[in-house]
Parts: sequence; C-alpha cells; structure tokens
Amino acid sequence: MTAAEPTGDELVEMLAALANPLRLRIVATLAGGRDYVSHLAREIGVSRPLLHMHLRRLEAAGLITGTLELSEDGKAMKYYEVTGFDLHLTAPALAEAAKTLTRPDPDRGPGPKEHS
Amino acid sequence: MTAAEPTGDELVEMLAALANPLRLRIVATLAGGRDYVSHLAREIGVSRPLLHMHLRRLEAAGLITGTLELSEDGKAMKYYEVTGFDLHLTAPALAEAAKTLTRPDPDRGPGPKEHS
DNA sequence: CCCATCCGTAAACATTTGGTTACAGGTGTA
DNA sequence: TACACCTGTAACCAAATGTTTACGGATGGG
Repeated sequence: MTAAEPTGDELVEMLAALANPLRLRIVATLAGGRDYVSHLAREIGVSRPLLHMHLRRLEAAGLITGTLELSEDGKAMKYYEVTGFDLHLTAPALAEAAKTLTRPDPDRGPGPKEHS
Repeated sequence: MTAAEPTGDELVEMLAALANPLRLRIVATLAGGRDYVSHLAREIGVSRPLLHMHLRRLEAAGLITGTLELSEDGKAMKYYEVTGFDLHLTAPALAEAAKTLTRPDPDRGPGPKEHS
C-alpha cells in the first residue's frame, strides 16, 4: 500500500524510532515473521522490560503493530509484526516533509491558519 | 548516484542525523541550494554554535558536505550542500542492513552460534 | 501449593543529546 | 582604532534516552 507520505513530525518520529541499533534489529527480526514479546526478547538477547519499551516506540511510530492473542493453552501472548511501511529518503523528499514540521523553532510561519 | 547501501552502523548514524526537526530543516533548506553557516543560521533562526554542531553531525553521517571557500572580499566562508543520498526504507531492506550491525548487544560473536 | 510461563510497569541511574552563553581567531572598511 | 562580517570551540545546564533491577498481576501444570 505504500502509505501516503507522513507529515514532517511523523517522519521524524519514524526516523528516531529506527535510529537505534536495537530497534533496527527488532524490526529486522520481525521482518522475518511475527513473534511474541518474550520469545523475541530471547531471540535478540535483551531483557523483557527493555524490549517492551522499544516495541512501544516502534509501535508509536507506526512501524510495527501488536495484537494480544490467546494461545491454545489459554495464555495471553502479544504478537508484533511489521507494518508495510515504505520510506524514500532524498533531499527533495525531506524538503517536502519539512514543510509540515511544527515541533521546534518557537514560531515559524502563521501556523494552522488554513487557507486565507 | 544512489550510493551503495550503507552498512547497518552507517545507516543508524544517518537515521539518527535525520531524526531531528532542526536537522531535517537544515537538510531541507540546503536542498534548495548551498549556503554558508552564518547565513543559514539566520535563515533558519538558530544560533551559530548550535547550527555548527548539527552541521557536524549531518556531515559525519555523510548527508551533507562542507567546503571552505574565500569570498571575493577575502572572507573565509564555509559552504554546505547536500550529498546525493537516496535511502529506501522497508522492512526487508532494514533486515538486510541489520546484518552488518556491530554496535550494541554485548557480543553477537562472529561465530555463527546457530540455534533458535 | 509452588513453579513455570506469559504479560506489564515503576524506580533509579548513567549517558547522550540539545541548547545557551561566552570566548578567541581571521578579514575588510569607515 | 573600532566595528562589521566571517569562522570555530569550550564550559556549562537541562532534558531526553537507554538500561537494569525489582515488582505487580494473570494463566496452566507438577
């Protein structure tokens, strides 16, 4: 589906989420198939709490999604999988995205004064 | 150009460099044409020292390059411009890049210690 | 009951990051 | 001379980030 281009703020969040070796490895592992938290932690070799935090960031950025499911033996397991994100980073593309930045920079432009 | 795919570590550095509103705006501005530090600082509305720090990070990541030039009136001016980077981010692509990660993870020894 | 698995979160800590203010150097012009 | 512009860096601070250890609640099986 190659979702529509994200806003500047969303893009920054996505990039920040991927700009970490551990999170990159998480996404890479999930790219090979969905997995649940505890198993994924063992697979990658990190603690559950730490993994949990990183998963939250990745999910907040829209790069992965988690679904709580019940295994046959009744245990609740949270499965994560990658979304179909597809970002193309070039200088012009970034320039386009930067137009919709709002975060830093106290005030630049009239802000949400739609149209005129 | 579309330079060869960067290593995992390089990719993380690039993403980290872009994962900041100010730096994104810097790249976006430079995408519109080369510029020198002081003018760029005025243009974007940040202090020179701060801009200098961000420019260093962007240059270290290979996203921009700076060249020291002498203006006609003899003043030394450092011009920055974007490089022709072109990153394509998808789950499979990241999985490929993650193979060459070395940073975190105490030691993911070089020896293939298989086992799931 | 105790132990195993699964889930999550809060407290505490060290490090990194983003940012300011202040300094030091160079050149050219009034 | 003093002042404008250009460059760079060091000192210091506040806030965000990465990480560990420890705790909490559920489930099923010996």
